[in-house]
Amino acid sequence: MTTLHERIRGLLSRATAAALAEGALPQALAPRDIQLERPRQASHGDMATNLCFALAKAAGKNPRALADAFAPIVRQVDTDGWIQSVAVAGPGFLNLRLSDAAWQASVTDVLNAAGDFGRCDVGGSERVLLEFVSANPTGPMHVGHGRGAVLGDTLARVMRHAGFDVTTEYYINNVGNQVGKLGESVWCWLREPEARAAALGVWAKGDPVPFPDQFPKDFPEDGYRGAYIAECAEALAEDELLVAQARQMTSWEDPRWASDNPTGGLDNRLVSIRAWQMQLKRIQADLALLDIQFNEFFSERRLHGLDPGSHDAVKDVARRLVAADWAYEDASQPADDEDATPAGKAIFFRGTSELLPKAFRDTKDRVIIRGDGRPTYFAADIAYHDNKLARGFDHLINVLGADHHGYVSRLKGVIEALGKLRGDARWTGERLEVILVQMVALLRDGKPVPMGKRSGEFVTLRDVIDEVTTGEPTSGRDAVRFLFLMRKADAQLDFDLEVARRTSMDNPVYYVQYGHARLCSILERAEKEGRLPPLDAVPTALALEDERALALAIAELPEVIARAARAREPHQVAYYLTDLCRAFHGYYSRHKADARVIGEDDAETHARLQLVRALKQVIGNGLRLLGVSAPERMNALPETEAGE
RNA sequence: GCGCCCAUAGCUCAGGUGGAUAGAGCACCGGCCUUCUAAGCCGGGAGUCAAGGGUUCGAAUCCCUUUGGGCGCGCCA
Repeated sequence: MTTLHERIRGLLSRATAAALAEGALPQALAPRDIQLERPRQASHGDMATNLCFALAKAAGKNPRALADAFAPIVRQVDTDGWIQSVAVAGPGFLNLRLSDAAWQASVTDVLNAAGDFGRCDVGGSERVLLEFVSANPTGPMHVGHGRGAVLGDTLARVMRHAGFDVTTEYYINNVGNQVGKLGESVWCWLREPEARAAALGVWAKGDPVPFPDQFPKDFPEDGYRGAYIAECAEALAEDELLVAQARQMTSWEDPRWASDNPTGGLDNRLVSIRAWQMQLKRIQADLALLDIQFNEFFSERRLHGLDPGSHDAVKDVARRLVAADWAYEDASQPADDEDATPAGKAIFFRGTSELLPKAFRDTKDRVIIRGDGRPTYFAADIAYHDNKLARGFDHLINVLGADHHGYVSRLKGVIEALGKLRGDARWTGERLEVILVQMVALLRDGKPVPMGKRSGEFVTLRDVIDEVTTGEPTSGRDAVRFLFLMRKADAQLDFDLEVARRTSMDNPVYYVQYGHARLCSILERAEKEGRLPPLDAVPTALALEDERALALAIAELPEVIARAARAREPHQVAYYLTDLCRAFHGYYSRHKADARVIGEDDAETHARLQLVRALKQVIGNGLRLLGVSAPERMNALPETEAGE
């Protein structure tokens, strides 16, 4: 697949080689090093390059003089006639005006490549492990998880299009205090069927269940209080063995069911395991609503040797760190934790070591193995990242909530340490890239939606998707995905449920989808009237300035994808599509009277239909990349929707 | 106290790794449907790019300081 930009870059690259021979430029440039931009002003031409600026320093000349000497060489090298004119402008820009053949060829490029148009190879098949969501399987996903999920999934799609070899992975936190607490909460409901039935009845009416009055006795103060916990118990109640066991346990710490496992056992009770498995299933169902699939679900239990066939990698890596003096034992208790069990010595990772580059150095050494021998979350994460790199990935990307930012340099330090320990210089902190996703503030009509943290009375991701679904079944997913992608990751996002339901430009997803539907309906009509040209027709009759602009705009999709992938910014694709549709809607409306797509003249009609086909292809490809549906038609919604 | 992120039109936000006269949407005002979707288009006003300094041919963009907002600094995950 050759694209317009590749042709022009190739041309300019040849020109730099020729100019080098003539002594007009200090060096030649490879195509990939040549920047092409679209000038803001149409009068500046179709494309502009700043390569003379780039070379001016090396030449010790001023950019303008270089450009003056270089421009004629560009004309000379252009044997295919892609360029209509070259102008030197401003302090040293080269402004290119393309020939009709050149910009018209972009329509043909799109139709030839079809579904593959937009692919490019800036990734060079680099093997990337992209970890995202990794929400604890202790409850339903909320909106913040949803944002990370959409960002990660779209980034994976974009990077794959740009030639990266991406594996997506969800890390299941199915070990530790939280899972133990989940099990305990479910266990309480499980052994009290009467209380459970009563509470479920109240919840079903949409009322809150007061804590602790109508909760089971001994329900933990810091337990999970949401209705979904009782529902989970209700579902598990079908397992008679489990219920029998639950009833025999007089307390959650009852040692009779504590299995011998390195994490203390509370998270290894059958109830805990069944509970997180159920929550994970639900999370997977929520992800499916957003059309998100993972290549891998990586179980933390595996790192602790709890899954069949696995070994205790956490203890292993801790031992290796101690042996290499990257970790040490220390008996001191945390000052602020007086009733800590005065057990043995804890093991600390030397995150503050001066062997680590400053950027990856921690402010204090962190505990990896607690005094009682149980590993911390951090220890598991060390083993996890050791495992990731050992699997042979070139690059790791973690999408995390912004509240984890304090964790980032620590983790990079770990990779540095593991690299030194293994004597592998390629394991550096640079190989881990963390994308922090800022918070989502959920609003309804401009007012914050109250979220009870403790009570579990919060709006779930699924609630949001449901509420935002208006017409088509996928419309909730489409709106949520697109709106999440309209912000870059490091900006906080206000998500207004009312706005998300609207079908105006408040909600650009419908603007873009409408563009696609409109293009489809033009083609449908043309087909009915037998006016469709053959697919390989060359649109030489395109002549309007608006048509030139559209042809140039569609040629940019591969550039946008390359940029979005490199910068890890999928939102650029969303903005590109919005801009492209704006151009199309404008073209369509402006020429309603004087130059309709399907007109008298066959040559013009055919050329315009080719452009319409290409536009539909580009918008369709772009929407697919964002995981948003591209409808063939959209029927007007009833008026009543808007009024209330 | 230390660290990270953010600050651009009345509001919500873009701004292609330092480039030409800083752009959209919403809101407000005025126009456009017997035709291939008005979920659309055309026109109008609106800015000390938070403030100050620095780097250079050139800064919304890079560096420092200040102010204002968000978040983090556990033997939690």
